[in-house]
Amino acid sequence: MYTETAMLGLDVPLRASERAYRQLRGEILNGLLAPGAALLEVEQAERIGVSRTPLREAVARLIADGLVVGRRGRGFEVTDISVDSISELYELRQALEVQAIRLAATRRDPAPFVELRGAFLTAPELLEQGDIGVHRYYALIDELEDAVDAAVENPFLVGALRAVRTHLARIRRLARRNPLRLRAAAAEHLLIIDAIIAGDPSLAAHATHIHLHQSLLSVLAAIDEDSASSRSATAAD
Amino acid sequence: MYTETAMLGLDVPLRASERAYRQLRGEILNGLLAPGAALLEVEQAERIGVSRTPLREAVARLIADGLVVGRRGRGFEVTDISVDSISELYELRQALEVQAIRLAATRRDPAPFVELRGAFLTAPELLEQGDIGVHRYYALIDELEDAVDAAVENPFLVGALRAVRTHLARIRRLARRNPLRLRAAAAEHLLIIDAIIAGDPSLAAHATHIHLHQSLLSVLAAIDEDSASSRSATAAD
DNA sequence: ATTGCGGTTTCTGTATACACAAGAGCGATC
DNA sequence: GATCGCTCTTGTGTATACAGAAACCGCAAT
Repeated sequence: MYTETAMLGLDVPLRASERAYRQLRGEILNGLLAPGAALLEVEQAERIGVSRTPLREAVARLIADGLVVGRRGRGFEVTDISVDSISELYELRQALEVQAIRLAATRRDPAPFVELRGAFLTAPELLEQGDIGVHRYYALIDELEDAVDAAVENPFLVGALRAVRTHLARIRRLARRNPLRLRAAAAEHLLIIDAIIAGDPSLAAHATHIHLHQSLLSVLAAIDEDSASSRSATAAD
Repeated sequence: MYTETAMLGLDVPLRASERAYRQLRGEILNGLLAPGAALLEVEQAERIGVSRTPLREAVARLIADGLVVGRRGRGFEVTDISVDSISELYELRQALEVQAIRLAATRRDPAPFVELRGAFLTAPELLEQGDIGVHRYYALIDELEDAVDAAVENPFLVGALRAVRTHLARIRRLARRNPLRLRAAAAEHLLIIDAIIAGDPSLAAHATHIHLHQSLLSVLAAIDEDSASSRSATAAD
């Protein structure tokens, strides 16, 4: 909505409030600002190098995103993530993604999905290639999400999905990835893509339902393991 | 999230930004600020009686709510409501309410719903009593929504629903109410309540699906009529 | 008549100053 | 020794001042 200049990394002088928002958001999502961390206006403002006014605006947006909550007397803090909240988020995610996929299967232009299908077919090989492959696999998922968003053509629904994905990004950090799960997830995605291409909303919806069910199980298991033994290889999408 | 003092209309000195937010939000929802209306900071600030800083915060929250959009160069304007956007909103609403009702039917404490059932049984009589009755009927719907929210126990889902209801409030203003539709809607609500009491998520979900389908049809028909003949009695929930 | 250019004005974006409220620390008193 | 109260610090809430940018108006030229 603000500057539409930000295409292609063109570093046009961004507004201070926008800079502050992006930086704080990024730091929260990648865990640099841990859940429960206090955000003092003056402190953060001078750290980022803006004055309090734009910083306040940034924090207001983060509150609207649900990444930050105001606490009673003093200041704000980063929202924390409980196991309960993960299940709750997935209940919302389930509703939104199933609806989105259903609509995408109804309205889609098949072309981008056919292309994605080809890419997802190579996923198993991709996942053999270590971190770089995994990274490219995640990029594929992003492309799939974008294609679905475009096919859905519903700003309200897409907006709600974006909000959910913001929180998902934080959750993924909690659970390290599990190669086995990623392989299975790729197969699930393929089924969803096929259903979209076939224009079968019902199949697409059910496949999505199952995919998210497995995804949640995997995340919860990963967190369980992580809190039991201090570190182990686990999973997300 | 801010002051939790605002119970029971206790007019504790509210923060200026909160006052501005509530006033602007109210004026947008009840149509006093029409879609497309321009919001100039200085103008609005002095009208409401706050300075630009808290007003800016209020506008930022309205943007997050989707009630206001920033326009390229100059200022902000109230979001407009197209017929397309109504259908889109209902696609989101469908997903959220069906999920919420499903969860409510699973988790509910039956007591409040049994009570609501009694109230909804009297709806047909209530709707005979003119405006005051209709008003009380709408209050019943609010109570139902609150009961569902409480039963769902999912902040993410409830938060998304609240956002949708905000937009619905504006849409209801577009279409005047139709007594016949209200009577039918009451029956649909009763079915949903029964399903929740019975603890039958699937029945509750399908009943909700149908209810929203009818509701959308009614709203769209009402708007059609309104734009054809300049005024006529029409419908919402 | 239409279009391009420039001055002017108005509005936003940001910084900063001030007031008030909440908390913490310290001291005095029981 | 513990508890209550006071003060002092710190941080938010709000107002305002200043700078930069974008739109509007008028004028002129084609």
